[in-house]
Amino acid sequence: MATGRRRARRSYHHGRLKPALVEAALALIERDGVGGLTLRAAARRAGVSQAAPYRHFADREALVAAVAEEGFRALTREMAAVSPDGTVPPLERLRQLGLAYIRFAHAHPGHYRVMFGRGVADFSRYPSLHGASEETFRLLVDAIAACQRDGLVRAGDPRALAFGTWAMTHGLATLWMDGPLRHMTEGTLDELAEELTRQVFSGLAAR
Amino acid sequence: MATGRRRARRSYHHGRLKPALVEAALALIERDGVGGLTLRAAARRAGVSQAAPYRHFADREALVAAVAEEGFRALTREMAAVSPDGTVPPLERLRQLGLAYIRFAHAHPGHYRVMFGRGVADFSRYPSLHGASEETFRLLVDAIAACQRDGLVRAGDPRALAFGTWAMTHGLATLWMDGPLRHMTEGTLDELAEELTRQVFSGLAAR
DNA sequence: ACCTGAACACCGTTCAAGT
DNA sequence: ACCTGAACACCGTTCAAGT
Repeated sequence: MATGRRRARRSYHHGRLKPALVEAALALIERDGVGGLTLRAAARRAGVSQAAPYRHFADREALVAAVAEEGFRALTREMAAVSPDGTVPPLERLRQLGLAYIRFAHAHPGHYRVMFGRGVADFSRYPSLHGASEETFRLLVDAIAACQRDGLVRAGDPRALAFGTWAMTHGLATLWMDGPLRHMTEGTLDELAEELTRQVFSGLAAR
Repeated sequence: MATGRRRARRSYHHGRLKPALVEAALALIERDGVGGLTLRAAARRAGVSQAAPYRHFADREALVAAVAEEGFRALTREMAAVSPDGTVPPLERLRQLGLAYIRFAHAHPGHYRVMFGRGVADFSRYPSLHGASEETFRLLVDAIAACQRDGLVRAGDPRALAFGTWAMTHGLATLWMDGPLRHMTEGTLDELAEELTRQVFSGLAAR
């Protein structure tokens, strides 16, 4: 929106086409869902020809990967904002991380779907996407390790414990967005999230 | 493959085009993944024109819904085969249901993705698909209720308890197929499944 | 070094016409 | 009642040509 940028916008060389295409892709997802994310539509929105994106992205998947990476960074940012000063007790902090995760999926369902859908066949082919998703996961692992240090969570590889927690959280998010929980209101979802939080911690066992 | 059917195959009227298109769609998913499931390719494989499917399916989504329904019926069949005679104790049976679920996802990743992907925007628009998915879920709810009757699982709405279990199982399946667990071998996955089984039952709590 | 225009092989979907 | 052929508006992707 800076005038310096506006001046360059309609020249032959865009100047910042790569980020502009990612922005356009995000806007398309927001408006039309994941199905609306096409290379041609993004190019149109950025005001360039259909062939221009190929100077910056090898193919459609590479643009999808860039959008997914941006999503992981945003999710990490929101999770990192949960009690950054360490005033919240570790177990309550773990619970709040889960809620932040579910709320991100709720607020940005299209973006979340791009992050976890089959849009990128293999994260390891996009190192910076892979790194961004690892960073998100590490936040969760660290929170569990903190609980272990306080004797609140049982012993064991915190990564293995984190997978279960992540799986349930991710499962809840996707069952809610695409599955049988589709029509659930946000209030009911919060209730269910509370129930699942209890379940993550105490399991199904009687007594 | 029956000769009676073969005779009719190349006549102007196919005769059983609807099921033939579903079969073709399944073969396409198996071979090319979910992206290969197109109406035109299914028509080609069934030996009819590109417009013919529209006599039997309103649009692409309707074919996807038929494929997804077939998937839920197959999954229900495999889960129902777990100790149908009631010789396995309820808690062990619940565990085996979870493993059967994960194994289905492992054996038919494309089909599983169609069942849980965004391919069908709203199950309630396809009553028989909705019914099939409810039937799968009911198997799990019943197994949990049986555990409750034996005092093995704590009190509470078995449907709410089942959601947590399902979410974790589904989350594990999708994280494995599309997410950070992508490159895990089946052996490691079985180990993780055991760990998660323990986690579903006992939670993260210390002691 | 970056972008355009035209082209090719695909889609989903519609509709008049054929059997 | 069911299927075909041709058409339209989209895709992803490539490539010679323009600036």
